[in-house]
Amino acid sequence: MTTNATTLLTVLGDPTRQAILDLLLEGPQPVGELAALLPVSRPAVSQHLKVLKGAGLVVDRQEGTRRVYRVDPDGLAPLRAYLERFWQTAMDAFAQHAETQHADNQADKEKDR
Amino acid sequence: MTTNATTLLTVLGDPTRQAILDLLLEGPQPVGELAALLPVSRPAVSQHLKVLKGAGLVVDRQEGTRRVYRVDPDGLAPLRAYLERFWQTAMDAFAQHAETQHADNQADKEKDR
DNA sequence: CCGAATCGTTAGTCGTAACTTACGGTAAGT
DNA sequence: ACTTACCGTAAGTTACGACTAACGATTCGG
Repeated sequence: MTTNATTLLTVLGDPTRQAILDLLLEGPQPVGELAALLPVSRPAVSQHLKVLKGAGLVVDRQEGTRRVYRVDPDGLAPLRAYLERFWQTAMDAFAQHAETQHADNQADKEKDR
Repeated sequence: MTTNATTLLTVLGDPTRQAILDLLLEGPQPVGELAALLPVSRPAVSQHLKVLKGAGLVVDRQEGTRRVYRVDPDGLAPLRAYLERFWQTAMDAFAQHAETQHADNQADKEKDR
């Protein structure tokens, strides 16, 4: 599922989910392994993984009796695009502001004569 | 103040703060103006602006009796860097995984003979 | 100097979601 | 078939933060 940047940010807002993603960054891992490395119970990890999966940030594959999760790099694409666009327009606004400031200073200098 | 990506994500996790940033993207605005465009009260906006300011995402300047806020583009730098690095390592892991899969398939083919 | 306008802060309420416990379900081993 | 291992889900509790209301501070204008 492809998700927009707003919901992606809300999903990534939780520290536990951030920790889960950071752990999965070092390689695919089953649920129990993740829970053992985290200060929360295993069902909690399952619920977080469900949210992450719903946001398209992770994918899972059945492996015997275990469920192995891994990060989906493409899931971050909308957020990256949003941040780039945001940063771009913010920079433009700042440049325009600096220009206006500069023009004002010029005007002040003119007035000082 | 320069903030790490983790706290930046937690700060950006709130929808109201996202809306505030989106409004500030169209130009610097005072608190009252923002509150008028949002479905929350003015103090709520003030508190969110305090958080955003603490994270280095916005800066404010006193203008008479009003306080004008604007986005600080550099505040997003740590998050952008984090996402790039995250995406990079996730891609590498995926590539390595695909390679291993390929090797396994090769091995299977060898075994089939 | 007094009133109006704008804002930050505090105290307190309330809703939400993160968490735990308990349960059921599936797959593999003996 | 029984047991063990691993996991998802449902129900219930709790903690946290987002919000409002009330107050105090600051600045400008008349």
